[in-house]
Amino acid sequence: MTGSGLPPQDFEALRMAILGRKAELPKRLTQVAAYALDHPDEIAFGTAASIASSAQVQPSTLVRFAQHFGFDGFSGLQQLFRLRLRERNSSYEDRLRSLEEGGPALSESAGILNKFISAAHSSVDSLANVVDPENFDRAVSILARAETIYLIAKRRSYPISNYMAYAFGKLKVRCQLVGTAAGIDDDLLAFASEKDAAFAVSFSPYASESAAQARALAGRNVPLVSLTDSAFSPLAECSTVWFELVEADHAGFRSLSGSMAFAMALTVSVAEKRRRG
Amino acid sequence: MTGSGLPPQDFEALRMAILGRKAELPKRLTQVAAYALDHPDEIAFGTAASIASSAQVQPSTLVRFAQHFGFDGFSGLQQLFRLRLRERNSSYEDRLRSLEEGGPALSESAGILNKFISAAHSSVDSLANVVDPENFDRAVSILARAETIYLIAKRRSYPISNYMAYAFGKLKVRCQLVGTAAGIDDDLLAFASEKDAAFAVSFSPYASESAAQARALAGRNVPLVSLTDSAFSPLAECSTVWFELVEADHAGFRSLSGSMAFAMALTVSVAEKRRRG
DNA sequence: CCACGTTCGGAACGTATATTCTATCTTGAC
DNA sequence: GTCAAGATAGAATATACGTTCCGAACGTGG
Repeated sequence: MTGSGLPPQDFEALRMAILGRKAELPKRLTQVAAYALDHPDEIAFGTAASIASSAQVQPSTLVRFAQHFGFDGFSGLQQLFRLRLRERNSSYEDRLRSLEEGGPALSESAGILNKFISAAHSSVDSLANVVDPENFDRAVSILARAETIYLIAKRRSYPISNYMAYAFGKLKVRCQLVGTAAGIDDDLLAFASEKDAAFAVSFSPYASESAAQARALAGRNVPLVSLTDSAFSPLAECSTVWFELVEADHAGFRSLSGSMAFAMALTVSVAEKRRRG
Repeated sequence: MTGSGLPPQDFEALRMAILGRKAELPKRLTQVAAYALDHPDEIAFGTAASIASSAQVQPSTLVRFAQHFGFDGFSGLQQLFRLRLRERNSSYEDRLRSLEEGGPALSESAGILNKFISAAHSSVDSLANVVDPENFDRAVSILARAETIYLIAKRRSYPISNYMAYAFGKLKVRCQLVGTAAGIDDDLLAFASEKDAAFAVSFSPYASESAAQARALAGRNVPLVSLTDSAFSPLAECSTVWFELVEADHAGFRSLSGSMAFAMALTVSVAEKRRRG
């Protein structure tokens, strides 16, 4: 007997069953389990063949997976995913409505979460409007040409340059994160030459250190790309190319959602351009 | 010519087309039109045969109906109904499509930027759908109660905890960033007790160090809140409260936009709860 | 009442699908 | 190392599906 008695009757039961038995499943079935829970929509709409190739298994594996949980075949399991989408849909609409209309019924924490979600939304939206494709292209060219890319950011902006450094590392692009330990930053930057380039991020209130470092680099003809939140930023003056991005905030705290998307786009674009020569 | 030029590109356009031409349609096609608008879910999930018998027409009539609106066959029309269901929960695929279609003239870099923008959008969207307010509330309570909040994150996730540490500092909430320098992490975590709490972030592929540290803390009854991208994450097992957030990505690189919004909402909520007692 | 174009029903067709089957591979115990 | 039990990949298969086609029915204008 392959199955395990009766199949689950609704999606939640299936989810529980999968989570409960995930440890005892063989390798490929675990793979399917993870894919199923992470991409339920694909399972609901796709065909066995398309799902199988997305999850990088054979179609027959999907059938075995379904049978392990008591279904006749894959189709039976798929119906649960479809059912879920139907039910979710009807209940989702009024949930969304209650979020918008019935705000007072929510707890304070949930309210804050919603605020940050909409702030992130508008940040990302403005990103699309504000960034000029030609400028972006120029920035990419400058950084792609550089031998070493110096990443300058302090305080609030530091996570951005940190993540860029991580991604550049993965992409095998040489970069130097400035601002890690104390003191040695200026020594590091002394190595920068015209063949290199720098990317600086600074939001109001501007860290004076970042501005000073950026100016120093510019003075030595190191190409400088920067991301800031105002045309009056000290960075704007000395940059070869600069971008103005105003992060929407809630109670003075910005989520960096827009900046992060920008940073990653820049990072990947640079690597891509370099790969193509 | 049976069709009418180009088929509608989204469900709303199709709906308008049906309503507009309803009067001039033959008898059976009107029947299909009414059924389609009244039972859109059936059309999305059913087969041509099942839908036909539900609507009391022949399958061929469905094909003719679709062709009258410019589709190749019934399948093309059905896809619009399916797309509509997907957009209900994510609402980003259409934006992605419009960005992609609208921008063939764009340079490669600009294309990448657009990809990241829409990926960020979908991440933030899914945040709203995925995070359960009650769970969020519980997480906030746990962290607000803690004497010291330990922030655990490595590699890709590190910028998130880094930014939280910055914000917690500004908000005068005591926290300890784990993962800065080498070696001393475990010594730091040895101080954690039941009166403290930890927040861990880890996305696939999970840093084994983070998982080990999280497990160690959980073993010593330190409350643990975590953010991860799959129910199969090692973090999920040992967490008091955990959140599953799948960041949309472009070419394997995620922008952290959703995670950042979540992290800031959590940070500010904790501070707020603490301020009120 | 008759020709004519349109619409409809139902069978026939080719394709795509889920499933089954079997040889190969992996795993774990002895 | 050997063997047995189970899992996997990939081809084979039978089914169900969307689509097409053609004759019949219907309505319309002469």
